[in-house]
Amino acid sequence: MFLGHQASYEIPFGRSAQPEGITGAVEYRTKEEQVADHLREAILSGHFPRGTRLKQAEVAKTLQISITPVREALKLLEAEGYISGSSYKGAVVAPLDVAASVETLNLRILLEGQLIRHAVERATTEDLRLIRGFADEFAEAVRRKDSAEARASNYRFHKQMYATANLPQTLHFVQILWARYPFDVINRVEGRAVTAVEEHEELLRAMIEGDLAGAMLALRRHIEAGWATVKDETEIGGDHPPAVRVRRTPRRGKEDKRNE
Amino acid sequence: MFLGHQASYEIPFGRSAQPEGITGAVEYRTKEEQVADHLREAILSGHFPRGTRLKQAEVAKTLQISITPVREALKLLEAEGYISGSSYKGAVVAPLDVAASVETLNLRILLEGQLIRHAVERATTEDLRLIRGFADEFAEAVRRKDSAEARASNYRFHKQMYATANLPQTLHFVQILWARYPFDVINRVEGRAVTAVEEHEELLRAMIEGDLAGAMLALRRHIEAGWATVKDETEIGGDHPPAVRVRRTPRRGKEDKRNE
DNA sequence: ATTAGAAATAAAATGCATTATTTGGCTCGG
DNA sequence: CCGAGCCAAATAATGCATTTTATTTCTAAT
Repeated sequence: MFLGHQASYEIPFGRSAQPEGITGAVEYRTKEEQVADHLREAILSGHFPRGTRLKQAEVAKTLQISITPVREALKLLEAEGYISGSSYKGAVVAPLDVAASVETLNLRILLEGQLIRHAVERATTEDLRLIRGFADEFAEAVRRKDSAEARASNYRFHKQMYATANLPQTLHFVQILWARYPFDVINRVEGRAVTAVEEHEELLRAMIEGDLAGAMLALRRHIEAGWATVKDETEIGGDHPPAVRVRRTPRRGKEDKRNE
Repeated sequence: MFLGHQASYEIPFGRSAQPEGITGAVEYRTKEEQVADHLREAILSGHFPRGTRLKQAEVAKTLQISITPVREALKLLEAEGYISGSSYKGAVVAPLDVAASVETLNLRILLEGQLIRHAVERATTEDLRLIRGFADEFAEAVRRKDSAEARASNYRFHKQMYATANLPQTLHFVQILWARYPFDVINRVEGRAVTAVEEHEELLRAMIEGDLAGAMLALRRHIEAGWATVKDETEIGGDHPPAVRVRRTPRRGKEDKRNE
C-alpha cells in the first residue's frame, strides 16, 4: 500500500545491466540520481501528497537500496524545494503555504518575464518549430483528456521556450519555483487545461511575430490565470494580501536554532 | 558568524567538547553544517582559490571527522553554487565564467531591486537602526583597513537590509547569486571599499527618507560599480555584450587547438 | 482521582568504518 | 607512434553504531 498504483513505481529502476545498444535509454549515473528522479516524479504526480513524511529507511527499503543514496537525494530535493526538513526530524513533502506561494508567483512573473524577453530576441525558426510541436502535443493531449501526457507536454513546451533564452541560472531558479508552485491544485481543475491551450497559442503567436510586449503580456496572463484558479480552489480571500494563512510549519530548513 | 578571517582556519572549529554552559556560542547542530560553514568561509575568503580541487578525504582529515558529513556538505555547497562537481570526479571551487557572471549580475539587480522595494516599504525605525549600525561597522573597518572585518560587516549590512523585506525565497536566491559572484576579484582592488562606504550611505539615506526610486537607483549604482571593477580587473572587453571569450583555462598555455 | 513533571523507551536521523565502482593515467605490445 | 589493458586514487554505496527527538509511562502533588 505504499508504492505501486502505477506500474512504473513497482520496478522503480531496474538492474544496472541494460542492453547498452539503446543509448537514449534512461540510464542513471548514480543511485542518488535514481532516487531523486523517482521521488520527484512521485511527488509531482501526487503519489506523495503534500505533508507526507518521507522516512529514509522506508524509501530505501522500497527501492531496495541502502539509505545513504536516499539521504543525499532528500538533501537535493530539499535544495530544490520539493521537500522541507530540519535536523533529526526528517523531511516532509512541502505543504502549501499561501504566503510563500504569493512570493513564488511574483518571482515567476519576474524571472519568466526575463526568459521570454531573451527568448523572443534570440529565437530561430528551428526553435519556434520545436516549440510549436510541443504546443500541438499539449493541445492534442488535452483534447484526449490524457492528463499525464498533457502535464509532460506542457512542461516540455515551457522548458523549450525558456531554453532558447540561454540564461541557465535564471532557468534553474524558475524550475525551483515550479517545484514550489501549487500545480497539483491547478491540475485538479477541469476546464483549466483548455484555457491553457489558448494561452499557449497566444504566447507562441506573439513570439513568432517578435512582439515582445505582447509575449510578456501573454505570459503574465497565463501565470495569473493559473493563480486565479488556485485562489478559487483554496478559498483564499479576494485580491487583498493574504492575511489569512496556513503556515503550519516553520519553513526554515537550515537554520532554526534550538533555543529561540 | 559567517565571514570570519584567516586565523580561524588553522583551528577550524574547536572540538565537540565545549563548556555547554554558554548556550549562545556557535554551537552547531550537525557536523554537516560545521563543514559547510567552514568551507563556505574558506572559499569566500579566498583560502581556497577558484579551481581548487576539494577532496573528501582531505577535508575530513583536516577537520578530524569522517567523510560522510563532508560528502553531504559538498553536495549542499554544490546546490548553493560554491562548487561544481561531477560524479566520481570530485568537486572544484567554481571557476570564473564571464557569461555566467553577466547573468548573475542582471539577476542580482532584478532580485535585490525587489528586496529593496519591499524593505523601503516595511522598514521600521528599529530596522533602520540595526542597518545603520552595520553600515558604521563597515565604514570603521574600512578605515582601519581590516579587510576581513569589512567583509563581514558588509555582508551583515546587506543581509539585515534585505531581511526586512520579508521575502525569504527571494533572499535565498540572492544568497546563491552572491556565492556565484566574483567578490574575490572585487575585494582585491584597493580603493573599492572606500567607494562602497559612500554607496552604502547613499542607499541608507534613501531608505530612511522612504525614497523608493532613490534607493533602487543607489542599489543599481552600487552593484554596477562593483561590476565595473570586475571588468577592469579581468580585462573583459568594453560595454558591448560579452558575447565572446575570456574563458581561459589555465591548463594549457598558448597552444591552439584545431577543433573543439 | 486527575494532571503536571520527569524518566524511560521507541523511532528515526546523523555519523563512522569499510567495501565496491568508477575514472584517468601509465605501461606494454603492436 | 598509437591503442588496449592494467593499476592507483578518488568517489559512491553498504551496514552498523551513535545521537537526537518524540512519545509513553510512572510518580507525586493538588
